[in-house]
Amino acid sequence: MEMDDSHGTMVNKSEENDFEKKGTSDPVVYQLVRVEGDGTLVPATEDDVLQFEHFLHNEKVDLPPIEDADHVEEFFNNDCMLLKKPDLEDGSSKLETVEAHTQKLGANLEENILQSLDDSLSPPSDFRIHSQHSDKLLTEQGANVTRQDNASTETTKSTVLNDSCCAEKYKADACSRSVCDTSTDPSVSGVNSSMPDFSILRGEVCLDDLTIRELQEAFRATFGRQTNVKDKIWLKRRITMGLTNSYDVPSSGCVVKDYKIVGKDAKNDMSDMDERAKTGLRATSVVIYPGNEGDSPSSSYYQSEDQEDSSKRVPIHNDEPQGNLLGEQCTDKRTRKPTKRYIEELSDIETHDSTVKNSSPAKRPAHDELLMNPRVAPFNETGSLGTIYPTRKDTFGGFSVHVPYVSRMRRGRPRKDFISFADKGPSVEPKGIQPSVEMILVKDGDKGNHLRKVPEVPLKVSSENEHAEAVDSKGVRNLQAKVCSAVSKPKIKHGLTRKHHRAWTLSEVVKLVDGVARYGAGKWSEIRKLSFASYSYRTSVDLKDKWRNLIRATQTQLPAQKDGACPRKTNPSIIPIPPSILLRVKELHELQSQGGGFTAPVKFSGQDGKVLQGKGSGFL
DNA sequence: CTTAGGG
DNA sequence: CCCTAAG
Repeated sequence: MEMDDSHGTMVNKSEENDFEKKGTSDPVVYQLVRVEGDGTLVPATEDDVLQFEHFLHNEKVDLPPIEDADHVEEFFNNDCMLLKKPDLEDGSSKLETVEAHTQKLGANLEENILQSLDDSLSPPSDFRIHSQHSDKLLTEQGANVTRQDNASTETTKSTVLNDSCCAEKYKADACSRSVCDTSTDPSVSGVNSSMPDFSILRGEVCLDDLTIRELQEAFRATFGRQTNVKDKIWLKRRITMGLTNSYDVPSSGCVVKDYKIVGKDAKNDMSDMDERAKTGLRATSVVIYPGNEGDSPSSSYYQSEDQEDSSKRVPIHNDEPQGNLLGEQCTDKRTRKPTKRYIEELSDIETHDSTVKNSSPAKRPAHDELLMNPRVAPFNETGSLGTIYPTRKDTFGGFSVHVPYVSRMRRGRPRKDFISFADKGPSVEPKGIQPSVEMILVKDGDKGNHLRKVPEVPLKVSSENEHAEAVDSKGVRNLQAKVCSAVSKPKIKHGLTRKHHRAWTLSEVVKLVDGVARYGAGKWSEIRKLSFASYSYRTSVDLKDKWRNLIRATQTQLPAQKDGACPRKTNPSIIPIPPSILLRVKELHELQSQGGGFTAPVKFSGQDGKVLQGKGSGFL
């Protein structure tokens, strides 16, 4: 049962998203990703892989001690989440995703994959990672711990939504456990009455004053079923939750306060809730649209939750602040659905996205699919760690819920991104949703994908909002360009962040030169497609720029070297471009420029051969 | 979208 | 690298 229960599909590989199918065995697929400072997840690029590889190979990887999932998360959030793996041949290969089945708690990370992390993770972590296909070696694996909630780990699959609410449970459980080892009790699972009776709670009863018995009563009243739990705190929380979630929260006075009392954790939760409330983003995963008080929906909801609770009750030790992430989610449970506005905007974004995507069908396979659709409610969890949780609305047992949304891929070039809407305009967005929309796109290997997110983009929606879209077709690119590496604060910078700088490697330069030799300078897109297939992050513009730089280098560096001793101390860190290459660049340049822009593909594109046919050969 | 160029 | 203007 545990086993069955524990799956959470995090990231899916090539196939259709498993999310849709709640198969009992949805594998969790992890992928190598990079976590930007703002929590954005960016699929690792070949470079990342390489980098990391080096990192691992060359140095001692100072992995912070990781004691539990939370820590893992923390750790991962700090940087790239790359898992070491034995041999990387060439960074060019696709990042393989790792399928991870979350198993019972306590399961250790398996395979050598997480070797490096292993030591620290072993105990409590509940990850289990398997290479997606056993035959598929663990070449480059990464775990995209997109946030393996304890929740999802622990619970799971069955009801992704439950997870969120479970967070609460965890805490509660933890509490109860610590307080009085009373188990929440299996008997609770029984689905009894469907009509909770709130009468008891109607009054201004303060949970604090109630005895356990009374609390149990209240619980029963709230959830319509009995409980044997004797943990007061747990009960209170439960009840509070129930009340809070019951549509009439506001009127039930005792709840909130009591809730807070639970601990500062709770407080944090609350504040977080507030935050979210402000932004309009809901961390909640369960959204119930109440009809009547004590509606069956809600009751059933709780039931299921509890069932899980009782049946599962996995030992999760996290009373730490981090645990709050989870807790928060559940705390916030009954959130109101996104505002219309929000939805609209989302769809807008989506529209853009699709638009963009469609424009370049040939380029990428067709994985793209919908990344975002109105139903996808980016759920921004910017906890201390800045983790982000995308969620997607789904229907579960009749009501809509938000489940962690995990990707559907998108094209490789980061370019297309969306954004949030920010405050630029005078009144564009009510409260300026700061880092509002976030997306997490994780893609499968293929050509490393890059996704980026733009924290906020100032849509210049001065007056013609309507045209915004049109404008965007153009603007999108620019906006995207402002991608953020987020290493810095996704602050006020209008989401203007630079693309992660990637130093050109010698091999890249060689390829570039070669490409130019072959296709001619100016055929950047060609070169990119043919010679840089494996370097997805180099755009034609990049190539062009690089070439330009090479030319410059040619004109300065080269002569300098010849003429005299190197004027400057050659900075060892800066890979000097071998004169030979420079020379070649120069020749090509001269040749092509003189040749009057003729771009005769060179027949002999000898690797090293200086394919020089007389200058200006050709016309004229 | 692709190029060229300026920044 | 980014941004824009042009095809």
